[in-house]
Amino acid sequence: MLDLAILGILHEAPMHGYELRKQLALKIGPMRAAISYGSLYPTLRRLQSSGWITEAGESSADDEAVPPLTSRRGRVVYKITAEGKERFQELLAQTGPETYDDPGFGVHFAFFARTDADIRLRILEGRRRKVEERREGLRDVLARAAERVDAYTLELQRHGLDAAEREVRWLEELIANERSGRPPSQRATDPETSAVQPGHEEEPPGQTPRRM
Amino acid sequence: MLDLAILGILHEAPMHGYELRKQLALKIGPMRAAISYGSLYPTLRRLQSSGWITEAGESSADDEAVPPLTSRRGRVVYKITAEGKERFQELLAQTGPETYDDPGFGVHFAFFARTDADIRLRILEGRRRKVEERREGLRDVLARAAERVDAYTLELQRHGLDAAEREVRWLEELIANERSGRPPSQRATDPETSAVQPGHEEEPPGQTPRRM
DNA sequence: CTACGGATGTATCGCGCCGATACATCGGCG
DNA sequence: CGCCGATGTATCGGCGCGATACATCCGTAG
Repeated sequence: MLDLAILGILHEAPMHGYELRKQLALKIGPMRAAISYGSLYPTLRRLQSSGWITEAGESSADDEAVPPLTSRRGRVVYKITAEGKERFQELLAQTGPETYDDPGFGVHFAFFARTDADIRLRILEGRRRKVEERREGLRDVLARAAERVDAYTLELQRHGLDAAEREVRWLEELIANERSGRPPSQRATDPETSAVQPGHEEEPPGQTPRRM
Repeated sequence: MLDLAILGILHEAPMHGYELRKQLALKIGPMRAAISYGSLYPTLRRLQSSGWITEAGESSADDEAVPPLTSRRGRVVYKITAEGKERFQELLAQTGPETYDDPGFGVHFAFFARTDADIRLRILEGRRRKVEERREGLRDVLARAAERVDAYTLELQRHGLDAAEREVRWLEELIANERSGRPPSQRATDPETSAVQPGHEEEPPGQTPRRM
């Protein structure tokens, strides 16, 4: 999972660890908290020993011969290899585990711009299936347990159900967009510029206008 | 984190591992996927060796003397100890780490019925602070990066922001309810389900009815 | 002018939790 | 009668986290 994210970032530009982490936070930040160095550096080493990435020494060739007084540790710039790019495509196509709170989905989605259309669709539908299952589970629990559990637990389940329903709707929208072969949303952050391509058939119910 | 959840469930009734896991899924399911046995059993052992729980042998006293042919492994029923109850209260009061995707919050919330009012408030406000920080971060990114990243990444960030805004509003509501000293939600998703009797200790009735 | 703190930068250690896997029993249904 | 799914306990490898350590650079407050 981290492998995919790192290869994806390095696919855009060579980078050293610290910068890599910041880019990672921007890319997958919406789904996962920033990854820790305790994962990053070991993973980088693993990727390197697998041959997916290499060190692209950043030395400006003037003081590298001096392993100086305090064991100087210059920044280490990594770049992706050809095998790494293959590996990246391979990882892109793999669906994560069957659990609901799979952070892998967010990472996959973040790299959709570099993913084939059919794979995009497969990932989105897989995710939808999972969230739907979860939604159904929560509905059952809520319907059956309304009398047996305390009000706080109930409220938590209600909130979870709401989030699940909302995500399913979001996914439906994205899937519909994918099927009609156009990039995701000319949607606007400011409400008045929302020119969302009128004159398209189907989608009578949808069109959740992204407002609060 | 699992410690808290397990102690909380066992606080209600003695139970064996398999059943425990199912109850756990009902309780904290809305926030986390079902926990795995690879966590559950080692944790149970740890809790036991710490003295928070004990084995309450389930044998109906008729065939326990026969360690029979195939090394029979009867179900092991655990129950919470007095020290375990103290530990539970101690864990309840602790705020989790400062990261956004802290699953600890959900677990804490699930046991709010057994949590002191001031602690409830502290947990809710802590959570709100975290989600607000995340929300601000995403707003900045979205405002600044609208031109620089691809449409998919943008969409992901938008969805994350939406979820964060929604959770903040949810938390505001809960906090307001807490402050006015009444249990969460006499809310009616369906009008007829309003007879939710929490039936728990304390909580003097202020009962100024309020809808969400 | 200096020292102080904050950003940049690399790295390790312990451990919580996950997913896969193994193995055993029991009840029901074809 | 035999198969299968639910019940039930358990281990193993490994990923990722949080804490921690340490070193450099730079702006600025004293």
